[in-house]
Amino acid sequence: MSKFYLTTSIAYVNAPPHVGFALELCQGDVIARYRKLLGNDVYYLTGTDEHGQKIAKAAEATGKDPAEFVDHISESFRALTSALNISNNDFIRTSDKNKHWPGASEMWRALSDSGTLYKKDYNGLYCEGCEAFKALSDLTDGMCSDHKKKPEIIKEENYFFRLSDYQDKLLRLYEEGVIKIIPEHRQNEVNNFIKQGLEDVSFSRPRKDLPWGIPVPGDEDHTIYVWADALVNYISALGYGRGDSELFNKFWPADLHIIGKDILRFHAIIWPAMLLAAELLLPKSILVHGHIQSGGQKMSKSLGNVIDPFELIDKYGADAVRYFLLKEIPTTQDGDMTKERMADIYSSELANGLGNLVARVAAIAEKKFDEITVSNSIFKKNVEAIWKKYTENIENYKFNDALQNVFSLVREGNTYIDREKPWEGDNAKNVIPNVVYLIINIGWLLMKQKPHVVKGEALFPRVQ
RNA sequence: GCCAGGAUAGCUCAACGGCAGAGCGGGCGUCUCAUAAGCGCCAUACAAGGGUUCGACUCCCUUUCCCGGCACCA
Repeated sequence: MSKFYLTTSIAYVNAPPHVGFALELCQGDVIARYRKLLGNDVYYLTGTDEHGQKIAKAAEATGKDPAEFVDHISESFRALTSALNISNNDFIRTSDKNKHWPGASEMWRALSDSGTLYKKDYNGLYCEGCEAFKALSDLTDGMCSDHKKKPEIIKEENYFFRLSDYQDKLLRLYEEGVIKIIPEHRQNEVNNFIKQGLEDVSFSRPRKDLPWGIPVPGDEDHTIYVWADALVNYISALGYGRGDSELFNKFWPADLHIIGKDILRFHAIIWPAMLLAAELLLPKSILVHGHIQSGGQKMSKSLGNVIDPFELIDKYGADAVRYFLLKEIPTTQDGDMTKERMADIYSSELANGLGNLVARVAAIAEKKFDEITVSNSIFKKNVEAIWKKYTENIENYKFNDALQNVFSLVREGNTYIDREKPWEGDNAKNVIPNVVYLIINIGWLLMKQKPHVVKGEALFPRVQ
């Protein structure tokens, strides 16, 4: 049995879950369930990224200490995975000293042993107003754009990673297709970025500036910066650095990392370079999704267009929310989600379409049958054709098209019933088993492990 | 500015060098098993200009507009 290891990115816990992360979880879940259907031994990982100055500050703002703060928020992400019925095997937290820290430390040692880390003075532009270092690109006319002040130059000692050494290796690796980036235009972005030349990146921060993080092994005045911390979750979760290599040996390398477009570079450049340096195997592919907007605009509190995934799940149920995200947001493009659109899709496609189909069939079946045997069906050929298209679409990560395939069967079922009028005479005898066959297949296509309808409970009841 | 992608029906998206498709929404009609659901029919679209071609929405050029990338914010 072949294995399949897939991961989402780990969510940064400076704020409660966003629908964007719900999207990523759902995309991963489709792939995980599909792979299981194929008989693969699947391991699906998600989790939370919990270190960094931003979180330390966010914690301070709420008067909590960082550990307490991240526990709270991380829990809401874990709750989201349950609420959405995500089939993840594990949930890794970077603040987990037992599970994650040994892996990050081990990675650091491996990098250090390979000679790819070195200490260097770093001249940072520090804005007192922001209490943070600024990149040149953050400045307007040499001033901090938020505080209209000139940042001061602060010299600090950092460890640097020799990313520049990996420029040619990475380029070759992508040319040879060792790691595949989906969609293709993201691959082009990465290639172009590498061709522009890679500079070494800073891999640590002084402990005094960043106490909320993992200490550099053997040099406790420094904290491991995000790269060698967060990215390592993909292997620390499997036991890397913990002396427990069973999962790691079995599942690494990752078959698929699912990420948002905002963190592509880290996954396509820094992470593979780290793995090369540490002499570990490289992930096989990276699927890059877009961002969800609401009403054509970025979601923001001030616009009042923020969508809370929990609110939608409460109202419509996990299946409906999953359906929306996968069907309405093209997998690798930006999408749009509004509460109105959610309501429309729910009522027209799920309640009126599938829910009602099941209800009308169940009502007739109950009246006219003691039991139903489904052997052959006039829908067999159609269903097989749909399975074929659907499989192709899932393999190509076109979840929206795959769902469209499934719903063409719903329409077909409804049309057939109208034509055959199973409520008249004894037409039901042949008609109902045919439609039941259809519905069973729709259930499988929607990857419901146990498709069933509970008597007296409507599937996708109408929601006001 | 540089690099890349896009502009197709009210909305979200397809397709194709030779009569432009789907879903949702809208209009009209209709069945009554069903969740005031279903089914049928209809309407509306190739950003603008030029070129290549027997023929272009599809290929090329120009213009306009939109979006993404151009490193330490995760």
